[in-house]
Amino acid sequence: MVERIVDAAARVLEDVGYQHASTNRIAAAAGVSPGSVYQYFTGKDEIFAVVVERLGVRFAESIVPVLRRSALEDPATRTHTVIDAVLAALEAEARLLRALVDRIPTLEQQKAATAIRGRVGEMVYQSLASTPSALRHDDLDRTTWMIVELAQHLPVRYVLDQPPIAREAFIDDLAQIILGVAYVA
Amino acid sequence: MVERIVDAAARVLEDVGYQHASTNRIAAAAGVSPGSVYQYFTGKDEIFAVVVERLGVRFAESIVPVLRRSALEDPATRTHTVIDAVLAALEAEARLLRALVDRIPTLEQQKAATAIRGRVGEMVYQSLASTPSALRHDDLDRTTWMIVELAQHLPVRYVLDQPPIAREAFIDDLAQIILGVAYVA
Amino acid sequence: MVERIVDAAARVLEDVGYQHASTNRIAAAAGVSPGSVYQYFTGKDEIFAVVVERLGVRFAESIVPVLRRSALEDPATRTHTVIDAVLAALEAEARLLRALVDRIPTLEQQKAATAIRGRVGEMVYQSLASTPSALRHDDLDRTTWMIVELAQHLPVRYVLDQPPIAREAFIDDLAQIILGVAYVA
Amino acid sequence: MVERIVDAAARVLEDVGYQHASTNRIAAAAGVSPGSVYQYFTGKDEIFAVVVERLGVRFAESIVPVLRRSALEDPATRTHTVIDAVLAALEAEARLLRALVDRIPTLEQQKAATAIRGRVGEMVYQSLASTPSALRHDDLDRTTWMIVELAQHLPVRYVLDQPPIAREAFIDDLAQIILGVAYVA
DNA sequence: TATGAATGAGGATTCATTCAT
DNA sequence: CATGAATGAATCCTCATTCAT
Repeated sequence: MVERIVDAAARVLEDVGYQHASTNRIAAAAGVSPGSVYQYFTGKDEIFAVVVERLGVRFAESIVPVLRRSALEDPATRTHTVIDAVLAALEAEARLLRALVDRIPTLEQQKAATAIRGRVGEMVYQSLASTPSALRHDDLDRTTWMIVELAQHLPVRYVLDQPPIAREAFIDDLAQIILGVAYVA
Repeated sequence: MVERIVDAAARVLEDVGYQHASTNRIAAAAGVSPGSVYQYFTGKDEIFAVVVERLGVRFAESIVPVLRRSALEDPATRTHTVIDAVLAALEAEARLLRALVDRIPTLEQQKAATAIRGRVGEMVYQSLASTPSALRHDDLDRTTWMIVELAQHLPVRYVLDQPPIAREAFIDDLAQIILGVAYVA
Repeated sequence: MVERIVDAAARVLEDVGYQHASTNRIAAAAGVSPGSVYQYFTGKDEIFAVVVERLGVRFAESIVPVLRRSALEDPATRTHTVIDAVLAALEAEARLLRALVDRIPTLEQQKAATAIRGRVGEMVYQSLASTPSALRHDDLDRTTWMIVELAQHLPVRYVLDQPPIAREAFIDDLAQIILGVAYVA
Repeated sequence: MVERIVDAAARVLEDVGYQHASTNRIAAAAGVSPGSVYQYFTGKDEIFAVVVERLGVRFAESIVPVLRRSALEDPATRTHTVIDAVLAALEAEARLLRALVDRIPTLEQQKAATAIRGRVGEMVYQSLASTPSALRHDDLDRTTWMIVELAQHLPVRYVLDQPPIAREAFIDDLAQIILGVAYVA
């Protein structure tokens, strides 16, 4: 049931945007009565918080295996691989992503978004810490922040704005940037 | 009059966020009757579109002179200078920026945002085209897009998230990235 | 407009009772849009508070002149006269009274009711204090409280319950009670 | 089971008032499922009708023995005794009484309240009929009605409003009134 | 019989918008 | 032009009641 409501909420969000995603509309889309929604959620915003959370989980479930599988590759190859996976994961959710990124609503959900960033950040941090030899400088937090922002925002904008740039070219550029941030030439 | 309303809208937006920025509240804040708002704007969204547009104009008015003044500096210095100016311009509007970026509402305003990006993009394009010698590759559109995204998103996030990174360190990193994207080492 | 809404509220209250007197129904009965109600009242309860208040005012406007006019009559005659007026005033508002007394809603309105009692109480107190000679005892507050309760509750119940007692007989009995409470035989 | 529900309803009524005493809340307070409530009651109002009825029964169970025990006392003593008992019975239920009297809801329950009055009325009637010698007048129904209203309303208001009148003084006054109504001096 | 998830009509309230003055 | 009272559709949410298990 929670499932049904969250799915419906995501669908409605994609279709009409946050402003017009009323609880009644969501309930209708879920084939559920408005009252039922409140048996599982304290209110409208909690629904969307869960929508965002699930998106984060799906995203992580796409990326983490790739990170694991590519653990032994050299940094350059690995960065390519990971960016490709990130891009693919985002492309798979382009519509929802658009509704969420372009029309983010309340602070609560911002926190959720931040939480995702945090999780990715940790992975990046671990990864960097594990091969410290050639790091460009020793301020790991700083490097991590830059990489997370780069590896998150640029792919998102690439997927949402669909600039006239070839996918491979974009990945190349971004990989080079990230490698440049992390490691000495 | 348009002035008064737009200013009031920006103020209300900063104070209560998009969700609670009702037309009536804006009219009250502007010391104007609700009816009058509709003499100058077709509706609520148009007001905010103008708010965003003005923000873009102010931003451009801050940056363009710097771009002009620094036209003869070498790329490295110039990039530093410009990033510093961008950061300063964003910091000056942090509150409004937060209200806008964190709670963006409708597609219309997205277009406005995109318009800003477009303007900055043109400037970057010009700038790159004027010193073609050492460009890393000849796909100017692609390079421009990357730089605009980098030069816009990272400073915005830096201002809004206030990560524990020194201002100078951040500028250094971003400048290096952008230079790396644009020019061969 | 306030007039229209309050009148409609009283009418609706009489017809369907507090439980079913919704703001929308009141607005409809007033020939007014639901939104307009909130331009003049902060919410549902405030409307009913005003309904009660007006009832109190009308009641006072009926009784006070009688009290004044009968100031020089002897206590027995005067008591008769006043009870008769009270009864008449209550009879004129029997329907609203029934809706209000039988279905009193929130504490706020209780306060309003108490306020009325207070006003009547003062008048009784003054009246008693002006002819102290034959008072049964000197605890004026106590006597006042008893009389107010007697002079208010019994007529209200008489009007609402319509017991098989002749009007004159009831007035006689109540007058005798009140006189007995106030004065020595 | 009926027991459990009615008790819970009374408790909830005391705690949150009629407006917020929802069936679900009552069911929860009774440790019973909402559905079960409808196996024993036709609906919400019936629950409260029974609550009121039980209150009436408890009240009668307090008063009747006193009436019986005092049957041979002289009228003056007896009236004192009974009023004292009435007051005590009301004081024991002050919280529920307040919830009920101050926020009486539907006509159905009014009838229940009236039923209590009726029962007390009969007892008064019997009592008066048994000592007809000195009755003030021979309209027993009329006398009964007056006494019941006096003996019920004034103690209720005394308990709920807690006026600054000593308990003994109040009993004295009320006894004198009632005796005056019933018997010739 | 007991359950409790599901219901859905209805409630109070908001607010973008209009229009007579 | 400016006003601001009036609008009414739409919103979020509640809760008495039902019914499949």
